[in-house]
Amino acid sequence: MRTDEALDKPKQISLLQSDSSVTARRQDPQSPGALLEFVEVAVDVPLYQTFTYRIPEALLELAVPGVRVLVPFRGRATVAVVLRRTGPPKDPGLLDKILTMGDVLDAEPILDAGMLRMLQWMASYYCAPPGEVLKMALPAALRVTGSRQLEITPVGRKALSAQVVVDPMHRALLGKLVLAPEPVAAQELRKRLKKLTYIAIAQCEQAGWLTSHYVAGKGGASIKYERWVQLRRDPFTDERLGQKQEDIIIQLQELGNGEWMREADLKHLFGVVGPSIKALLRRGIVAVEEREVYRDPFSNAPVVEPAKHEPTPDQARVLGELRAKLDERAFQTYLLHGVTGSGKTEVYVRIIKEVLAQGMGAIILLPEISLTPQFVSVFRSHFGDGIAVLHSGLTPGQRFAAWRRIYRGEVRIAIGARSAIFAPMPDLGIIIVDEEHDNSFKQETGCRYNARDVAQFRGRESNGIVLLGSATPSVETYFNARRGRIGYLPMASRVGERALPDVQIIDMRREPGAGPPVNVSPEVAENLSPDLIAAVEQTLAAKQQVILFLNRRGFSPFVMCRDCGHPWRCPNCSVSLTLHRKARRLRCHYCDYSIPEPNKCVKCGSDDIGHIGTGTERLEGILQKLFPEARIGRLDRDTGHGSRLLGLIQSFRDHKLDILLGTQMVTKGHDFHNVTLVGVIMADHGLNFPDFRSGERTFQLLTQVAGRAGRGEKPGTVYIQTYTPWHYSLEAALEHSFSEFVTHELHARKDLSYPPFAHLAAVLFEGLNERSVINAAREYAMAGKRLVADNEQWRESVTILGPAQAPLARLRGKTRWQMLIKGTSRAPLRAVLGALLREVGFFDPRARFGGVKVAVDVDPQSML
DNA sequence: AGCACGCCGACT
DNA sequence: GTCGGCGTGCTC
Repeated sequence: MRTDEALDKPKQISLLQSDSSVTARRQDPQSPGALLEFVEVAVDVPLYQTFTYRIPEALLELAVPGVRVLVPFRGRATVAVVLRRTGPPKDPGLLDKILTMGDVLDAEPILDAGMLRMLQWMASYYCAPPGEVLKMALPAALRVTGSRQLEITPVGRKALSAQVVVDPMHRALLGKLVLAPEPVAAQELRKRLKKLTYIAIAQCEQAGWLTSHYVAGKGGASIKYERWVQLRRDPFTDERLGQKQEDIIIQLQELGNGEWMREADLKHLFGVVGPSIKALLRRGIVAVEEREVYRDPFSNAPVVEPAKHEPTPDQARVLGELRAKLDERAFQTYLLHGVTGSGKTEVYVRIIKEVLAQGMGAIILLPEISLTPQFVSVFRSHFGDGIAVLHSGLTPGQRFAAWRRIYRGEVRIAIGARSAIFAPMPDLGIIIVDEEHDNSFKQETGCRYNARDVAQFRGRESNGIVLLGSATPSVETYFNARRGRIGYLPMASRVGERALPDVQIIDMRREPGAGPPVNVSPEVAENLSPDLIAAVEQTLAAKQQVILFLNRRGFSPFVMCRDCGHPWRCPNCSVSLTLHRKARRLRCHYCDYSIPEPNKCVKCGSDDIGHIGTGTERLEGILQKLFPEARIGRLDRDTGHGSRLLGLIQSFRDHKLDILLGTQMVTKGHDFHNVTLVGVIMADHGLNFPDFRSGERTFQLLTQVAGRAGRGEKPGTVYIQTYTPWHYSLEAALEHSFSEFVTHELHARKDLSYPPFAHLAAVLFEGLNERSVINAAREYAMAGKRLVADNEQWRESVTILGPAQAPLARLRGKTRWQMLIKGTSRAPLRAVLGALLREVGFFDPRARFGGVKVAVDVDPQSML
């Protein structure tokens, strides 16, 4: 277990004098005896390079890989992370430029060797600046800033009064310093002396008129403590105690022997308790402890009893294999391919118990919206408070507190969305990626990493198991399993041998010659088939519950004038505006643009405005009219998140709602036992996306949502409404046949040379000026094509596609173009990408193309 | 990202 | 004549 000292707030350490209170705990693993008196560091600037500094002699033992150090950078002070120790650089020109680093901020590495290797691999693989990757992996609290403190010297004072200083800027600078009783930060002075440059400061320092030293600023988040109280002994019968002291003792006795209680909770019961507790402490009746405040948004999530049943034969077989591998302490990735309801979570729980028993830790990655309280509750029921939930709702302070608890080994389980892959867990035994196919593991800005893939690197570094779980594995992962590159652990039957739901496909195309249905309104007929309506009626009559899935929020996705055809579109993005009826506004779902709902056409003045298409808000109204008795809940981004979301889910679970309708949010992970009917309103929605993964995504979505049906005693039914009933994704979902789907999909991918038969990198161009964007895209593509054509090896293995407008050609007012690099294997693809970026000058796209942002997306998930 | 330098238009 | 706009180059 690591000590706390490394993480104490950075001390204010001068550049020249080292602080001897900091002692090295670890020898530099790279230098067994050898003198490596330089460090290579990652600086937090968007540059694709590292920097080298000389280590002052006093810090030779402390400047080890993984610690933060203060470095002078362009006349300022910056915090950097040591990547490695090196000898003097070969290039004599570089040696001249090298400066001496400042102080070491951590007594021991905050990133271990494996993490450092992983982060550097990420920087290189995803074409991201090392500093940016480092920043991503650390809590904001550790991202301290530095400042440079200036102080006038006696020589400077004399020079100033003797009129030796001629330069007016130098005079002004020294003049300010003379008046200041204490050293002044350079940045502060620059605010007061508008034209002060770092060069002028350097000149004065050179002349000996001032000295400067570098100081680390405060961390981003402070740590909060709260007092906990424990009963140490029962009071003697003759001891005189106040009423309040007695209350407290009784309360603690009731709590049980040795249990701790928060002082705040006692205060809540008895009012001001501080003085009483102090008195009790003095007499040795209670013990008091200061603990870091660690709050958890899931702490009041519903508590579930740990399941007590024996593992199913599937689970037992899988666990046997995992245990055997765990005992080997060797890296291995597995695909846990279990149908919906096969009990994957149970496998996670049991294998984690094993991991903990062996003194190791676990990281669990979940898709963003599936951080459902339910999943956390299951883990709470088994592991109590030994879990750190890394949720996006944490404040910086809470995040830091959780980080520290993991770093120090106080919690051995970390659960979170993709960024939890950076949890500083020592002795990591297993990484679980639940719903590994989910595309929220892919970061879509900055360093566009895929946490599922990064997990493999981390697993290898820690000799651990990486367990990728899914009912609908991604085509790539499944392909890897089939080729034997990763282990394959199938679980084909549901817990309790429950049947998979019966799936029916409903063809929504109107029969040729058939008129509009007579018994229902056109609005109903357009959205709900008679079969589905009947099924809902029956289910409600049987006092069972219904989930309806429609992947589109709002009232209607398209608004236009029925007289002149004018459509309302977003002025910033190339999409139409969605009507939100209750809010009485038209909204863009990509930027924040919105306008009041129009009652007249802006073009022809007609008041006949058409609302084309159906979103969840409209469907809710339709259903309410159709089933006036039913209690209906809607679950999408508009109906709230946080506690409201939890409340909605809880009401459905408690059967205070009969129908739950919503977007993707209803498809994930929930385990509702009384749901026997699932309806997919419009299965085609995702199929029309211009993306080679649209078929895969549709199959996954349908299978996941279908899996919500029949999880209890009663069997389930699924209705899928569609206009393309022949599509293989639908047919495979109908048969619950992953293999049918994947066979078809792999054939198609092979024919078109798409992953997993090829690897992709997208280069994205984005900017306000359309002309510049197109020019940049063209120049990159031309350079890329030339590079490929000129190299015999690349010619056969790499193709450059584009440039072309991105499918979302405008977004937030910016024009977007893209080009695609496709390689038969990763190595030549990366080689071409690297050569291209070097040649065209990725390192400063500003210079050439005027405000065009160039971003590289390696292994892109979405082509929008 | 910052910051500095350098080269052109509107101002005391 | 100079102030300041942003285009360009550099950071150990």
